[in-house]
Formats: sequence, C-alpha cells, structure tokens
Amino acid sequence: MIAAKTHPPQGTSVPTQTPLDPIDRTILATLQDEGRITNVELAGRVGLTAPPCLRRVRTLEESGIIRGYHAELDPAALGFGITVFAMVSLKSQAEADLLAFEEHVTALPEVRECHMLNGEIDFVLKIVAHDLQAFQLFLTSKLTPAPNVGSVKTSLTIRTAKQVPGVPVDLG
Amino acid sequence: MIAAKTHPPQGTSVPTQTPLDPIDRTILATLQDEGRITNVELAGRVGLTAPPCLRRVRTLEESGIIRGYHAELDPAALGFGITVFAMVSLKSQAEADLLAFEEHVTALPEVRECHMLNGEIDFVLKIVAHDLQAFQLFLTSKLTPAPNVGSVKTSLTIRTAKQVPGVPVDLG
DNA sequence: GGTGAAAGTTTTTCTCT
DNA sequence: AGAGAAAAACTTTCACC
Repeated sequence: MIAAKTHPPQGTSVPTQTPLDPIDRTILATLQDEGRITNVELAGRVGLTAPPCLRRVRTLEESGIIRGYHAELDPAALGFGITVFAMVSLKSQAEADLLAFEEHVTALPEVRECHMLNGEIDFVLKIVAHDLQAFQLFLTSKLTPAPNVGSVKTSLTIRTAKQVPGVPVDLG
Repeated sequence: MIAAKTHPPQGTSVPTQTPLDPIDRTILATLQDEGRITNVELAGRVGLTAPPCLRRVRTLEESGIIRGYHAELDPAALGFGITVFAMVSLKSQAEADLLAFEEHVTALPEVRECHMLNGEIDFVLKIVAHDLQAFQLFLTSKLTPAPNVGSVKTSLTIRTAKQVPGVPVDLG
C-alpha cells in the first residue's frame, strides 16, 4: 500500500515560476522588438549590469517564455508577392479528422499558420506563394486534396496595414 | 523647355540588387530560424569565414531584405490566453475610408495584424487578449466603434497547429 | 569576393557583497 | 539577487590575394 501524503505540497505542482517583475517585462519587450541587441546594451536599458541581465535572459529562455529568435525578412524581396488567407471547413469535426488535416497542412511549407477556430469555419490558414499561378497550383494540388476537406474559401491579401510579431508585453 | 532624355537608363531605375546567391539564401534561412546565432557559427554553416559572412549580413540588413530581429515569446506565459480572428466588412470601400479604418485599428495594441483582403470581407485582424472578458470589452469599446465598420465576425482560436514566422526561403 | 591576423567589444564565469 | 573584475569568445577592421 502506498502511503498517502500527509502534507500536500505548498502551492501548485507546477514549478513556482516567479511572476515576471518589471525588469523581466522590460527585457521581454525589448528583445521582442530588437532581438539582436547586445546583452550590455540591454542591461543598460533595464538598469542592470551585464551578468544579472544575462542570467535573467537565460532563465527566460530556459523557462520557455522566450521561445526563440528570428530574423524578420521582406517577403517581396524573396519573391513571395502573394499572401492568402484560406478559410477551411471540414466534412467531419471528429478529433482524428481534425488532426489528420492539421498534419497534412503543417507539412506544407507554403502554409505559415494554421489555426483551428470555433464557428462555421474550422481552420484559417495563412499561405504565401510566389505568384498567383503558384498559388492556384498549390490550392488545387495541395490544399483542396487534403483529407476531409469540405469547403475552402480563399482571400488574397491586397495590403498589410499592420504586422507586429508577438504580444503587447506592455499591456498588464 | 526640358530636354527629353535621349538615352534611357540601362535596365530598371531601381538599383540593381544582386539576385541572392545560394549563400545569401542560406544565411537568410538560418537567421530566420535562429536569429541570435553568432556570426562565426553562421559563417561556419554557410562555408565562409567570419568577415565576408558579416559583410553579407550587413548588406542584407541595409538593403531591407532583413527587416529586423525579434524574440518569439510564449503568449500564454505573458497572460495572453486568447487569440481571435476578426473578419471585418466596411460600409464604404473608398480609399479614404479604408485608410481611416486602418489608422484606427493599427493604433490598438491588441491588434497584431491587419490585412486588407479581396472579396466580401474587407479586413482580417489577428487580435490577442488576456481573457474572454478583456476581448469582449475590446470588441465593443474599440473595434466595433471604429470608423465605417459594417459588420464584424469573430472566431476564437481553439488551438494553433502551425505558426512559423516569415517565408519559406528554401522554396525557389 | 574571400582570407588571415590584429584590435576592440562582448559574453561569460567567478568571487564578493 | 546584483556588482565588479578577469578570461574566453565574438565582432569588426585592415592589409592582402
């Protein structure tokens, strides 16, 4: 017989992630905006010296709050002139069918985002392509034949007024 | 009277941006994936020594192909549990009205993306919020009262199967 | 356009508070 | 937890091919 714990652990079972203090938030906001800033520059801005600043950054990375760093590229300069949103409805919403669709589209490099939504539309996809012809080919040969697809409605992006990575750290 | 040009400039008026060679593409793909990699590591991967690699990166930055670097943060860890897509149609599609709407929503920190689309839906917005209550408040007090709004249909993101920043550099 | 070495910073560790 | 000093690594410039 396994003895029951007489003293439940204090707090939750999840490691007590120290709630982010204002310095951590400033670090996150700064790195989200300028991902390649040097640690000494970052330390100066948040009012620390380099070593403790670096320790905080490493902690934030290891805890998964910072997932990674990415260069933001100009799609047009790489020949990707077309961005399309596709609203997809499936024939079946059984979990296995949802997963099968997700696995299919996740493997397609043209699909940059795939979000499952509530309501009549099951998924919204953000798709990039070199030109309209390449997109049409992608649509008919890759997306529409995906398992369990009911309907696909696509809308071309005419222009992008705002595209900010991440979340507003400043908001409480 | 202004003399007409007798010899039109060779090629286009845009500065002849050297088409990206395979090394540049590898640099871009690498930095898009690992934005904080050191230059020596990057140089090693693309088969160069550090100095020419750094020169290429600087050229790519100055030409605008690399727009910037950003840390990718975990929205949930910052308390942003809610991501919503809003499909907005305006009452008027005159350019001045489109711009007025864009200016309004661009200033809202909860709006992370705003794309103008063709078809019945004029704009798709990606919105983040701390919780449903905060989102409802945002919707009724910030988005719906935006100038010229006809209809707003919102869909909650249930889960995100794929979210890759940028474009597939590897694709021709 | 690339290489190799040298100079200047930055990162990172260590010790102390 | 943060500060200051020291060692290691990286960035950046320069002369050369």
